[in-house]
Amino acid sequence: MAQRTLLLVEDDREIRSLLADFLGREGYGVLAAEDGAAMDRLLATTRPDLVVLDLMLPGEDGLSICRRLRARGGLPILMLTAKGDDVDRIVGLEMGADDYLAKPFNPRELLARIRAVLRRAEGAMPQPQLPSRRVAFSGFVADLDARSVEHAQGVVLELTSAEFELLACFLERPKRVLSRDQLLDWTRGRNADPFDRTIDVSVSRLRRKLVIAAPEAALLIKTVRNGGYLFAADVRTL
Amino acid sequence: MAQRTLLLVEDDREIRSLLADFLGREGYGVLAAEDGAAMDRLLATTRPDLVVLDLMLPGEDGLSICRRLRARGGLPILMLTAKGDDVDRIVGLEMGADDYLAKPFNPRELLARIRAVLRRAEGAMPQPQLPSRRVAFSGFVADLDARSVEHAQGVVLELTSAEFELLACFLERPKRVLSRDQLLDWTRGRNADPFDRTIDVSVSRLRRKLVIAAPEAALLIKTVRNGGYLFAADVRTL
DNA sequence: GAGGCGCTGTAACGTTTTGTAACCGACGCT
DNA sequence: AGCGTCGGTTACAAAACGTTACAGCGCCTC
Repeated sequence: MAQRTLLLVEDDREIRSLLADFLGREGYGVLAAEDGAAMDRLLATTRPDLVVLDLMLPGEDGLSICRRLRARGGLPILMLTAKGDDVDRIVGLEMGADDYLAKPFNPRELLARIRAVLRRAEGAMPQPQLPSRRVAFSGFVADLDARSVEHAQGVVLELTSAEFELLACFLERPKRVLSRDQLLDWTRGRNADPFDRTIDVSVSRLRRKLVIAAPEAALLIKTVRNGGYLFAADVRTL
Repeated sequence: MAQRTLLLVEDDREIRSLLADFLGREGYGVLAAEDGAAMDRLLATTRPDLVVLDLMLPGEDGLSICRRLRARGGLPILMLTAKGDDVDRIVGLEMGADDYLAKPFNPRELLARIRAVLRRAEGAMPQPQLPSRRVAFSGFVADLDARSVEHAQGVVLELTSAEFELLACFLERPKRVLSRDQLLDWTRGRNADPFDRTIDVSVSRLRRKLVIAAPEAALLIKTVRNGGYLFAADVRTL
C-alpha cells in the first residue's frame, strides 16, 4: 500500500522536529506546519492522510482549525492537548476530531492512535470531500487531485501517469532547481544510478505535450546543466 | 472498550466463514450458527451484542426468529436479505430488526452498519428510519442503499453487483488513488495475488456502461500506472 | 432437475506507457 | 576550432493496462 503522509501542526519547534523524526522513521511521510496559516499553505498543494493538530497554537486556535477542517471535508484529525482534562477531550471530539491525546504523551502511543484513526478512516462512509487542490500556471490549470490539466477553456492535456507526476513535482516546487535524483525519487520512489536518463525522457515528453497545447510553454521547464530542471512559471494556488 | 461479540446466523457455509473471518479481523468476537436451532443453543449460554440474521434460512424463517428475539428482549438485530426490495426492508424493520442489508453486499458496508447499530444500541435510542445515502456526480445520481444509479432524467444504469460495489468504493473515496488491493478487499473482502486482474476487468465493464450513458464520463475513472485507479469527479452527497 | 440466462473470474491478445540504449546536436573547456 | 561531456530526441523492447472471449457458477423458469 502507498505510503501514508501525516501533517503535523505544532508550534513548538523542538516537539515538532522530534515527532517528525520519529514518525518519519516509522515510515510515514511527514509534513510540518507551525500554525494554521502554514497548514493552509501546505494543504493547497498536498493532501495528507491525517492531520495531527495541537490544541494550543499561536494565531488561530486549534479548535477553530479543527472545526474549519471538519466543515470542509473528511480529513481525519488527531488532536494534541496540553491538559488531560476530560473537558478538553469532549470539546475536541465534539469539534470533530477523530481522536485525542494529552501531552505529555509517549510517542508510541501517538503512533498507535495514528494507526487506529487511519484504519478507521479507511472504512469510512461517504464523506463530504475537500475542495480539489488546483493551481494555475502560464494559462494552464491543473487539478492535483483529479490529476487533470487543461489549457484555456477546456483544452485538456492527456498526460500519462509519469508525465503528470513529474508536472506535479514541478508545480509543488516552482522556480527551484530539482535534480534528476530528486525527481526520480519523488515520482518513482527510487534513486538514480548515474546513467539513468529516465527523467530526461519524461521531461522531453512532457515538454512536447505542453508545447502542443500552448506554443508559449516552450520555456516552462528550463534545463540547468549539471543541476537538473527548473519550472520557470509562476504557480498560484486557486 | 470491551470486545464486542456478534452472532452470525447464516446457512451458507461459505458466506458464514467468509464473514466470520472478516469480522474477526475487524476485532469482533464472532459466533456462528447455521439455523435457528443452532442459534438458540448458542444463546442459551452466551449473550452477544448483536445478531446478524439471514432472512432466508432452512427450518425456521429469519423473520420468525427475528420476531422471537425481539419479543424476548432487546438484542439488536441486523437482517440480511436476498433481494433489494423495499418490501423486504419494510417487513424486516417492522419485525423489529434494527437495520437491514440486501445481498449481495459489501463486507465493509456490513461493518459500517454493525457499528452504527451497536452505537445506536449504546444510546438505546431507536431511530425510526434510515435515510438512504444518495450522491451526485458528473450528471449521475447514485443511491448507495437502493443500489441504483441514473443519469439525467431517469436514464437508469443497469449495473451488476460487482460493478455497483466498485462504483460505490469510488464514490466513497473520490479523487484518491485506490490500489487494486484495496478495491478487491473492499468489494469482495479478499486480497489480491499479484496477478489478479479482476479489478481491471470490472473497471473496464463499469467504464463502458458509464460512457454509454454519458459520453463525457469517459475520463471519470482514471488509471494510475503502478498505483491503481482514481475517481476524478466531484461527488457531492445529497 | 434440465435448460437457459446473466454474472464473474481467468486467460489470451491488443494497446499504451515506460525504461533503455543509441545517436546527434549543444555547450563548455582548453 | 577541437574535444569531451551533457542533454534532447528517437527507436525499440518490456511492462502495465484495456479488452475480448470463454468457461464455470448460481439463479430462475419450466
